[in-house]
Amino acid sequence: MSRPVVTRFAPSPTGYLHIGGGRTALFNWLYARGRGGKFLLRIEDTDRERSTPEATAAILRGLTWLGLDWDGEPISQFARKDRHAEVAHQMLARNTAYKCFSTQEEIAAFRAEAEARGSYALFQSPWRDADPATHPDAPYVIRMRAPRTGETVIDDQVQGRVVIQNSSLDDMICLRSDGTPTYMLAVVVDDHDMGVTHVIRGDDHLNNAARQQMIYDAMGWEIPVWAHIPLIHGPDGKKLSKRHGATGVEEYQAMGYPAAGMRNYLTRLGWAHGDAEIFTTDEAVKMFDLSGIGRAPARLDFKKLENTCGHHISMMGDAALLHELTAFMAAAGLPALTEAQKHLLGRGLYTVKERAKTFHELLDKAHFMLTSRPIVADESAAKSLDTVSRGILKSLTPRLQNVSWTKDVLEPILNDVAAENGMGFGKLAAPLRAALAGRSATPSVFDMMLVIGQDETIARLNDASQ
RNA sequence: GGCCCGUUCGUCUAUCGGUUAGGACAUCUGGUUUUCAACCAGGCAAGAGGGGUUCGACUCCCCUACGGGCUGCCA
Repeated sequence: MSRPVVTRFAPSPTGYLHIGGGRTALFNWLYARGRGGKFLLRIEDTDRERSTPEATAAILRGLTWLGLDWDGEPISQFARKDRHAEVAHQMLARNTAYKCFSTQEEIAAFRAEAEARGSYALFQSPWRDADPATHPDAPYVIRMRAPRTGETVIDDQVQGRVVIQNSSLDDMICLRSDGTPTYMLAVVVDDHDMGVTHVIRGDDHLNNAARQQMIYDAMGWEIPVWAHIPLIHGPDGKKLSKRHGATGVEEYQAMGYPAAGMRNYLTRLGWAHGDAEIFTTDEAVKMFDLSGIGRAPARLDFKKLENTCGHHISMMGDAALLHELTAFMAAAGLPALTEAQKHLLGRGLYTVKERAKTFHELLDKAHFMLTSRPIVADESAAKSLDTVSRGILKSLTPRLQNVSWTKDVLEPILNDVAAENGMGFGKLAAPLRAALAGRSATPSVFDMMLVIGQDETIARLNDASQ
């Protein structure tokens, strides 16, 4: 293998980027990046009815969010239709393809008849060996002159050696009667012209590979390395569909999963490298290989996704975390953070990032930094603000005046107050949480006090003790 | 219908003829704790079924079952 590695992702722009497509793209990206190769993008927009520019934009957004950068400009398959037709005619000239004048009606009738007999037969064009002199002046398609005997062997890096009997394959149409290429022809021509060395795609294309390989052979082109990966299934083991909930990559962004965690999870879904579970993208790029890909479809497991994302959120640097959090809020349609909120978050992220699995959770746990006075205690927190505890808070505030605002100083003060009131620190912490955050579950009370500062702490305690 | 692919704990997986079948998530128990999360210790839990091959099969072969894919002038 002396050729530099070139992989590609070739989505149809008929909707958003599917989570399964995102993983396919990720595998291609990892493989190329790990080998100093190129990762190309091709938009398969030859179906003019269903392709839209909005879908293309959505797919690009999804890839960008996942952090999968591609080399060069995305290629439009539709724009290359003349080249596809050219190749079809070259096949004609090489006699590896022929003109077929059978109409769609004739073919449909043939199939209907076979079905009526309860059998199934491949359509065999009567024009395969017809004398050109007998060709009518009518529309025709260009069909591949496929071998009818022997076998085609797909040497697949994931599926192994797959043998397809040529007798089970018909003479596929390469160029339609309107002169446009079929998918089968277009992929091969594009992959060849783009210099694609490794085709890593869903195993729904495994059978297609045999047909495509015939085209490579017909043109005398070098066959790429095949790697057909299993599709992702829903938690119930069925093919992933809308009823499973989120299927679009962008939905995952809106659900608050960090891209790095998403990459990690998706990489591990159907691929393994020993016991490696939590790893950075750089590590994934170094470890990733085709031999680690499993052959069975993997199910999406949101619990594990969350766990993985939790690790990544706590691993992230504050600046990167704040940056991605901001992008997430915009994507999720949440109001943007004010400068003051950003400032406070920047100081206090350390108090929440180890306890959040998603950005939604992070925001929720960061409530004490994002809210402002007067703090409204929720139902659970309000219970700990009875008359007794209010009195204690009231007695506490003067002792917080004129002291150094460090944990070393604050800790003995709070411990003293707890002891003076004959309670453990835990008992005192409850009303403090209620006063400082309005919640009963919060980060450490010391951390909260340090993050919001002396004045704000005293103000909140005063508010609560009223 | 035909052809192709797949099947290890609930889930993701390791194992590439010889292991007490390992790890992670989830779950359960105990510990720690300033609530939550985290963390620590421990537990439960797997080779779809049936035939072969072999001294020995999760691993190789065949059959069955189940799941998936392809079988378009869709991609």
